Amino acid sequence: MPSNAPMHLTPRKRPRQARAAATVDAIFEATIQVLVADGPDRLTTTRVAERAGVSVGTMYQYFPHKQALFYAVNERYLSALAERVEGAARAQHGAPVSEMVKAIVTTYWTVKTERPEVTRALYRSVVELDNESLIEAFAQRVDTATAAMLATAPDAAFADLRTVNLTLLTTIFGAVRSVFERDLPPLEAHAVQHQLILMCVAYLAAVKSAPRKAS
Amino acid sequence: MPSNAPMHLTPRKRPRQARAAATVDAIFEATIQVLVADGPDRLTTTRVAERAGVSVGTMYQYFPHKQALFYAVNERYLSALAERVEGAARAQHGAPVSEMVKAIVTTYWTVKTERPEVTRALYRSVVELDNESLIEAFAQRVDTATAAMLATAPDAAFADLRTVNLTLLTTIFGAVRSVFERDLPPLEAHAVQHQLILMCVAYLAAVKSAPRKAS
DNA sequence: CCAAAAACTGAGGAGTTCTTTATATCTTGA
DNA sequence: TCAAGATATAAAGAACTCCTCAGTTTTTGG
Repeated sequence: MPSNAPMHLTPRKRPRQARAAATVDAIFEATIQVLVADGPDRLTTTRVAERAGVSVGTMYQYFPHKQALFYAVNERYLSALAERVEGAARAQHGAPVSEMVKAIVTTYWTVKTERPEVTRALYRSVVELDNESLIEAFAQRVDTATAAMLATAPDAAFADLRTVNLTLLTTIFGAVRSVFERDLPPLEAHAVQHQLILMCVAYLAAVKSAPRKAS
Repeated sequence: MPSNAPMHLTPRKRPRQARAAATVDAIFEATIQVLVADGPDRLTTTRVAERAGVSVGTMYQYFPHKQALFYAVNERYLSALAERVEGAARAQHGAPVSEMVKAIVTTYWTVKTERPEVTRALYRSVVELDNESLIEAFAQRVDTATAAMLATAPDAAFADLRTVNLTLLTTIFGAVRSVFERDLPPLEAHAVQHQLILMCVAYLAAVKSAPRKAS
C-alpha cells in the first residue's frame, strides 16, 4: 500500500470510514471485471462506477483520474504476486537448486493461472500506463528474493549470481507471458511448464561454479 | 500480403497508382511514428493522417477503420520478423544444435533490437486488437521453420520434437519481451542474451534422444 | 489531348469520455 | 442527540474521436 509511485498516480485520499473502504474495494473489483469483460480501452470511468454500484463522483474522490485507478489495481496485483513468489523462495532456502527452480516456476505459473482471464486482462492493461516503476518494483522484489534463495543452495555456487538470477527470472516471466499470449491449450501449456523447469535446471547445472561468464 | 485476416480487418481497397502506393506507405510509417511518439491510446486517425501528410479521408479509403490500420501495421511487422527468422532457420539446416540455437536467438534478438522504440511501441499496440490470428500466424510460421531445422540436426534427435520446439520458442520470445518490458540496460540485456543461448543449448542437450517426455 | 477512373480533401455530425461541482445523505464522537 | 466531517450523487461542460461525403484534383489510357 505505501508506495513509491509517481505522485501524480497516487490515490487522492484514503477511506476513513468502513463504508468508504468497501466502496474502494468495490471499485477495484469492478475495474478488474470491466477489464476482463470489455478490455482496456473500453474501460471507462462510467462503466467502472456503474459496475461498482457507485457514482462517478465517488470514484474521483479516491482517485485523481483514471490512470491512478489503473495504476492502483496493477500495483495491488503485482504486490500480491510478488508476495507469493517471495514466500516460495523463502521456503526453499537451503534446498537443492532443482527444487528451487521447480518451486519458483510452479508458484509463479500457478498464481498466473489461477484466474487466467484476470491475468490476461492485466497483461493487457499494464500497457496503458507508465508502468516502469511498477514493473521495476516488482522485479526488484522478486530479484532479491530469488537471489537470496539461490545463494543458499548447497549443491551449486554461481560465479555471477546476479546475471544467472536475472536470466532465470527473465526467462520464466517471459515464458509464462508467451504462453498466455499464444493462448496455448492447457495440455500444451502444461507441457511447456514442465519443460521450462527442465530447461532452467539444465541451465543452472551448466553454469554452476563456472568461471565468470564465458565470452 | 494476402492474408487470412478476419474480414472486418482487411483493407478496403488496394492502391492502383504509384501515388496511392506511396500514400499507403506513408500512412504505415506515420502510424508507427505516432505509436512511438505518443503511445497506442493517443494514436488517432487525425494524428496519423497529419503525420502522413494526407487527409483523414484518404486513410479511410484504404482502411475501413482504425483497427484495420493497426492490424495491417502489425501484420507487416510480424511478417517481416517471421521472414528473418525463417531465413536464419533455413541457413542452419544440418548444423549442430548449438549453432542452431545461437542463430535463432541472435536473429530474433537482433531484429527486435534494431529499432527498439518501434519494437516497444508494437509490443504495446498488439494489445489493442483481436491479435489472436496475428500471433497465431506468426507463431505458426516460426514454429514450422525451426521444427524443420531442428529435425536436420546431426548431433541430436528429440523424442517429442514438437514440444521441445514449442518450449524453445516460447522461452526465446518471452525472454526478449521481458527484457524490453523491464527495459534492461544494454549491458545486462546483452548478458541475458548470451545466457539465454547457454540455457537453450543446455536444455537441448538435456532432452535430446530422451524417452518421450519424462513425467 | 481529353474523358473516365482513381485519388484526395477537410469540414462537420454523431457519439464518447473524462472530470468537476453544487447538492444531498450518512456517520461519528462528544 | 446533533453538528461537523466524511461520503455519495448525477447532471453537464469541455474536449476528443471516429468516420462520412460532396466536391476537387490528379493520373491514365486511348
